[in-house]
Amino acid sequence: MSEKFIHFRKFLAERGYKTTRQRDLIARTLFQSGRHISVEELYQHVRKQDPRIGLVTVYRTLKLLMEAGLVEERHFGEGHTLYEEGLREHHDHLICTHCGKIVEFENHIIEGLQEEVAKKYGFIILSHKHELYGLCETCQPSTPQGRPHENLTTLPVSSA
Amino acid sequence: MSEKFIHFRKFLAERGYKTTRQRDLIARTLFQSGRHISVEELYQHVRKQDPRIGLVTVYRTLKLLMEAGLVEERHFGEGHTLYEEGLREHHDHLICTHCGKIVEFENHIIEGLQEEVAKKYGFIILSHKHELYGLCETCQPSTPQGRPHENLTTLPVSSA
DNA sequence: CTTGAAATTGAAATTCAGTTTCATCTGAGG
DNA sequence: CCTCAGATGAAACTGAATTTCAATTTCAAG
Ligand SMILES: [Mn+2]
Ligand SMILES: [Mn+2]
Ligand SMILES: [Zn+2]
Ligand SMILES: [Zn+2]
Repeated sequence: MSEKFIHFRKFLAERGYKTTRQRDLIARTLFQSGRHISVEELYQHVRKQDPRIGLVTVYRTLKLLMEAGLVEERHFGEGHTLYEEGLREHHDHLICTHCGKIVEFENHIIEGLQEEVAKKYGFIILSHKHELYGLCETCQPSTPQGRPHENLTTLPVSSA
Repeated sequence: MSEKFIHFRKFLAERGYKTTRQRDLIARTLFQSGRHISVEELYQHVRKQDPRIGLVTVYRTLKLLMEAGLVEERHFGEGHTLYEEGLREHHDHLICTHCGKIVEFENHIIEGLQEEVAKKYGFIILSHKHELYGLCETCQPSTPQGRPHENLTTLPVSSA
């Protein structure tokens, strides 16, 4: 947790940017949060500690953290933008469309096949997005049914 | 082309909706367009034939076409919403981040492995999104360089 | 310390894609 | 033809994100 913090400060210094109370608080709060947090959630957590911080500053700080490589932005289906720690190993996601649960996975065979597909069409892959949308164990009809996630009135059902 | 048109009219009738000059034009124009068209492009094409048609009507008609299963909405990276013909075989996409070229692919081995991943975590997949972002042959550094796509100032570079 | 230029902040305004509202118009069944 | 539910389009609205700008803060130099 501290390392990332130091990394961020170093990044700011290198670019002639300043270390501020707000940036410290936002970064610290983000690093302490669990994976896959939304701007609004982060903003609320930050506000509890300092109610005068503006949402704009959260957006701006997230952008800086992304430039620093410490954070990655994910777009899980329309309008569900979440942030997670960067500098981690690559992985893709399983997303429950009912309760919002997100499970990470990585599969080297799939990654390899992707490269083959790209080669076949003469592409060089720079990044990719592989998301599996469906029902997690607790949200499947047969089982004791999980509760729908608060903020997931309309969850993505991207490609058919 | 005509079959889809008939299908749409039938769909409208079944639901007590009306066949209108606007819906006919929008549907016809869409069916004639190439794959992966944006609302704005479609709107412009439609306008050339009837300048008094509103953008709202294009949005509304696309929604109807989606309900009819004739069109699918795709979200290629933030804010790049495109529409393509529905009722086709499932496929995924390769997207050139430089010129915007889109190539479709399907790989049954990948699809199978996806299912395995889902099973491993107890998920039932309802849909998925698999997009490979990178450079197409003509946009690769070595080759005679393609021109950047007009509307692609900022193209998606989703997961790292 | 003190100072001041440059960077940062947050409120408010702005943008952008998409949706809703509503008065007016029109398709299609009788 | 009539009628009226459904459709249209202009304008207003929404929500996420960005820009603007005056006031504030950082930090390096003195
Ligand atoms: Mn993740
Ligand atoms: Mn396609
Ligand atoms: Zn679930
Ligand atoms: Zn290209």
